[in-house]
Amino acid sequence: MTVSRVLRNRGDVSQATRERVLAASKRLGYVPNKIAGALASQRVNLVAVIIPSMSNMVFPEVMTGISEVLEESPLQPVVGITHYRPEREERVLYEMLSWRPSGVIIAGLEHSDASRAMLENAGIPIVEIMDTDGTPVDSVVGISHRRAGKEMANAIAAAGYKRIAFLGTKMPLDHRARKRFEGFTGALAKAGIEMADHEFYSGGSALLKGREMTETVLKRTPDIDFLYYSNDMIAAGGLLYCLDNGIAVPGQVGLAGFNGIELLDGMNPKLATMDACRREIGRKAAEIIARCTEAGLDHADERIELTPRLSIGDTLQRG
Amino acid sequence: MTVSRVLRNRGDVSQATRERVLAASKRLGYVPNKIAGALASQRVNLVAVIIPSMSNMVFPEVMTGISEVLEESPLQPVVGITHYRPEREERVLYEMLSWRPSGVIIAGLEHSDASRAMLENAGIPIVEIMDTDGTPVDSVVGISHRRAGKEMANAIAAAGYKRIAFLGTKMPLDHRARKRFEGFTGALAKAGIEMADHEFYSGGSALLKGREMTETVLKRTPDIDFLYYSNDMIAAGGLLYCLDNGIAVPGQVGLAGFNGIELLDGMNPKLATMDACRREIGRKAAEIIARCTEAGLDHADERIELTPRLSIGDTLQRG
DNA sequence: CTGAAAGCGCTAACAG
DNA sequence: CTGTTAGCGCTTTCAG
Repeated sequence: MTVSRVLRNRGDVSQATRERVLAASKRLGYVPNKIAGALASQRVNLVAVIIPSMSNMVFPEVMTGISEVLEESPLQPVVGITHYRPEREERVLYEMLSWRPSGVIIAGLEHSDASRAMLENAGIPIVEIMDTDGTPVDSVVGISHRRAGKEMANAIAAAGYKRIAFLGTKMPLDHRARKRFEGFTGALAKAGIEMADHEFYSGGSALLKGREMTETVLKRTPDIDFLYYSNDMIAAGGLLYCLDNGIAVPGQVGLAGFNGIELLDGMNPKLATMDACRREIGRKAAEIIARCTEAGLDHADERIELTPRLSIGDTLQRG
Repeated sequence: MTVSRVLRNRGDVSQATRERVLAASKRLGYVPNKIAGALASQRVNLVAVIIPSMSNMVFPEVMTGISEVLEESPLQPVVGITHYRPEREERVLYEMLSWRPSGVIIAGLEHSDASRAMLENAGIPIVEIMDTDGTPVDSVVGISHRRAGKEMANAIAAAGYKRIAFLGTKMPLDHRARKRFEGFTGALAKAGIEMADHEFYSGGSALLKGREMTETVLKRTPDIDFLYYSNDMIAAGGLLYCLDNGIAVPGQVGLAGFNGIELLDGMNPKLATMDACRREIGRKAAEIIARCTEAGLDHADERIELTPRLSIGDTLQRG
């Protein structure tokens, strides 16, 4: 009826009626039922955002980017967490799709067959984010982690380091860390350098793990001259360990992390890292969905590869 | 029809039919439409979670707690971000309520009149979290920030510090930081100590801001012997500043933060802080909603006040 | 155990 | 400009 029209600012309604309706709806504390609305109109202003985790600093920033652009549109993000587990991704995706969202933003290019099938058949724009090394269902925005690993390796080799260790997460399910590792070792090999040591962890406080792993590696392989970490948080832990134990940085060992988290800005010396463009990725992904929704398109087929900036900081240069 | 019954495991269906339906639904990649389902059944397995921010380490952990318990139930969290702005809270709440969720978990006790009215009339369980200093709409789970400030002040005074400064966020909209500040100054006053200096910031990298504010305060009031920060991140920045500048901690100045973030575990010396029970708050809040939903109740009227634990660390004791 | 029928609260299209 | 009508795709109830 008319009420619906005024509440949605659609169609022609006289000023008088509009005011009467608005007043009544306010007085009664009326909140429209979007469920019914969505069912009738076949339109839902929700964007499904599916990410592995919320607790490691990287995805909250992606979310910030997404929110920033969606706030300018009628769309709303709804997030689901997979804990890096494909079976959870499948379930979360299924749940989300059953609400018929306007689009999906999902981390990574690796999905189970069932997930992939759902994405392909959803009939809405899909943006896979973070990673560009692979084949997307529809659109993709991210960086090449293989290239990121490679470039870091080249920078380290160019600085003259020779005895290099890798410290990171156990990677069976973190494909992006794995790709960085692969790119890294590959480039080192090309430079004629073999990795001198490596250490992996899972779970626990990253800062603390960084300390522990660093200690382990430096005790096991004392002639190490560079430590490359799979993320900034463990790198920061490693840096603190070195400082506490009188290990000269970067004189005796150099360090580098990955992500470019804000946390590092306040540290001294400043850690070398590579910016993962997290917020920008979120923004671009949201923009694709917003554009499709506005235009009524069910896919965009865009491919945006961002370039991570290497930040030398104070820890990637011979003292 | 029958299909609906098997997909929901309800009612009696013969094994044969069940299998036939399951096979067909899988083959066709059928994803049920929850919108229609929700409209028909008047039941929605969504829990609205409304928080101010996702980027400061505290709310992600609350979310972790919420997710942990909701994962064991049919309920799903849907989060909305307010950026500490009441008008955004209002809008987000309105949007969320229009999806008729099974419950609301919302940060803080301070809401606009309109928001409060919506919460009161929603007819679903509401849990206000983080803070217990005030009057909840329905249930509340959190800590008393006023008391947290007070207890920290007492611990500092008991340790013999006399020239105390407060460093924190600008607080017009962060009611919890404000309450801690009030409790803190109140208790100091009772101990006959007047605050020696204070400094506020807004925005930017917390770690970096912590450094800057610490420098400002120590230069302006050189005889300061204790720095109390409104959160751990700026406290960590302050600690790093002291270490870099040869200021003995806790010999020359003591430091304390607030939140008990995991980040501190890896630092050395270990910062004094007070655990805000973030994950536990999330868990308890989710449990209340889950319980109500299961029992079909539309409110719980529970009040859970957690006790923050003071962690002395290495920075709250005369050297 | 299975089918048929009546809505859920809205939107969209059409008449007045 | 405003009222009426027919669904949206399910769940629920009631008969077979």
